[in-house]
Amino acid sequence: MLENTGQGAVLTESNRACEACALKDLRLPRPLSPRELEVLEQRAKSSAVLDEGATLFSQGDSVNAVYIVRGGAVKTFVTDRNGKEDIIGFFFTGDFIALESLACDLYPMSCAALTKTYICKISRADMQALTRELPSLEEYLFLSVSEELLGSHQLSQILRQLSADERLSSFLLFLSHTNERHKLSGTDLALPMSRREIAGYLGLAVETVSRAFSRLQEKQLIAVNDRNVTLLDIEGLRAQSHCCQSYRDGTFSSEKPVI
Amino acid sequence: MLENTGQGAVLTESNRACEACALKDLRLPRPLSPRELEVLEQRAKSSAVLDEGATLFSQGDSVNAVYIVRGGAVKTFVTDRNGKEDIIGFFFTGDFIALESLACDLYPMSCAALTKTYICKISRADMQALTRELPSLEEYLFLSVSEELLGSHQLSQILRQLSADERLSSFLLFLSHTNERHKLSGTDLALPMSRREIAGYLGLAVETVSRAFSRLQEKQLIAVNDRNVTLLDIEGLRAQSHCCQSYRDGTFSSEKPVI
DNA sequence: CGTGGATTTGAACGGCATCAAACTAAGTGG
DNA sequence: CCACTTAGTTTGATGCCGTTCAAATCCACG
Repeated sequence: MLENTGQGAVLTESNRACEACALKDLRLPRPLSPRELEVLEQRAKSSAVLDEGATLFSQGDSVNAVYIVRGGAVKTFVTDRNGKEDIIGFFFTGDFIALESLACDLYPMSCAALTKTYICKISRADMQALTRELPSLEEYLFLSVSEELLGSHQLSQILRQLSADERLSSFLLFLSHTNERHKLSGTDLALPMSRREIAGYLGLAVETVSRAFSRLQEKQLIAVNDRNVTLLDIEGLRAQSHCCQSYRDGTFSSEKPVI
Repeated sequence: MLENTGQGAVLTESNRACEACALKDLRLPRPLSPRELEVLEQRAKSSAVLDEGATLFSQGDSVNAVYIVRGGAVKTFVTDRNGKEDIIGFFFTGDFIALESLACDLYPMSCAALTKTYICKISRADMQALTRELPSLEEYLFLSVSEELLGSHQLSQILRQLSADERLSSFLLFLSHTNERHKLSGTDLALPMSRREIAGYLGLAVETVSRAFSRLQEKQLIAVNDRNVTLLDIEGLRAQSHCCQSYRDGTFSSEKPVI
């Protein structure tokens, strides 16, 4: 089922762990109904463990499954001609990984684990069967991808308009928000990704990211200790970021203005 | 039905024009089946004409319909604190406009016509009824938004990595491809958008866009005459762009590598 | 013919990339 | 336990590209 994709990846089949997983913390455009959850669980029989750095799929692989992060974190990326990784997105517990790839025959990107990561797999065939017996799931998928697209627009805005410090501020606020979604501290962050990966995501050089960390620390906005970052002044960071703090949480409507 | 949104917009109800429209040139993740087309046409009773510059909807308006471009071109955008427009996307004949907004209660962006534009409107309620009686349409919507998201990833890549000249080259190749989709010349482009709007899309200053035009012309890659641009050396432009020429045509699979 | 917006061109400044090197931390093997 | 290696991170110096400010030109339109 799950292929070993090299790079020291050890993918183990573990249905038992999967049965224990209620898929309850799927990131939600809306909550899944009990019926949806039941059907989804029934299909999500296959699970895997990815060691840090292990590849889940590579650009050019055929898309014959959908993956969900059950625990840990992954990145999706493409590698440019200089060998530099262009990071497309980070995915955390409860996220569908690159759901939009279902529109392709072959993956237009690669995916690798940032830390030890637990993955849930649903085959493409199962997914099709699922949506047939449970039409509302298709709507769920539409909403999921729509929210990803809205988040991508915000990222584009960040890439177009913001300075290095502002980009990093936005990114830290995004991670803070993600942490809170997972019932973790919104101020004490343990970054699962390297400076290089942050740079690849924010469109900056590694050195610039490092300097931005230093400047935010000088300004007393954060305290940096390797990959452990404490947000000391969230409002200050927000002022820095010049942008909605959460550009991927689907709350673009009503309460919070995008700008 | 269609509200007059000011800015000299003249929105006229014109069911006759709508009946004549077969919706056949909807941009397609896959072709619509005759059945789908029939049902869709039945609902798309309402049409409108937007003068150049007219607003279709504004950020904060409630999302109670979906719009399709029947002829012409529109932009979606947000306005930043300096009053500068950040262009999110351009939409042409056959495109759903900002379909992902259906995931919101209120529009997170505005939409305005670049030229005189003909619009087809389907109310949110009709859309829901449609997907109930035609489940495959929901899949169509999912695929549409997925392709938009894949395109948005490519745009992010452009914003992260490419120089001004490279960005403009990519943009011109994108327009060329769009033109070809509409059975127009792939080399003689009549840009519907201003330099300022191109700048807002590519994350550059107007002056930089203008200079990029000049440089590409000096290099004999294009011939510029106001908003009429002739692509003289497509391969040269492609080499310049360092990127897949078509970042929004859904051909990320099989044949064409993304990089 | 005059006005205002769009576009182009010029000049100077500044932020980020690049190159280079020091420093840290973790892992390896002697 | 320590020398050694390696990758990640930080800091410094320099140069370039794009922004900003300024002004000229062009064009549509009243």
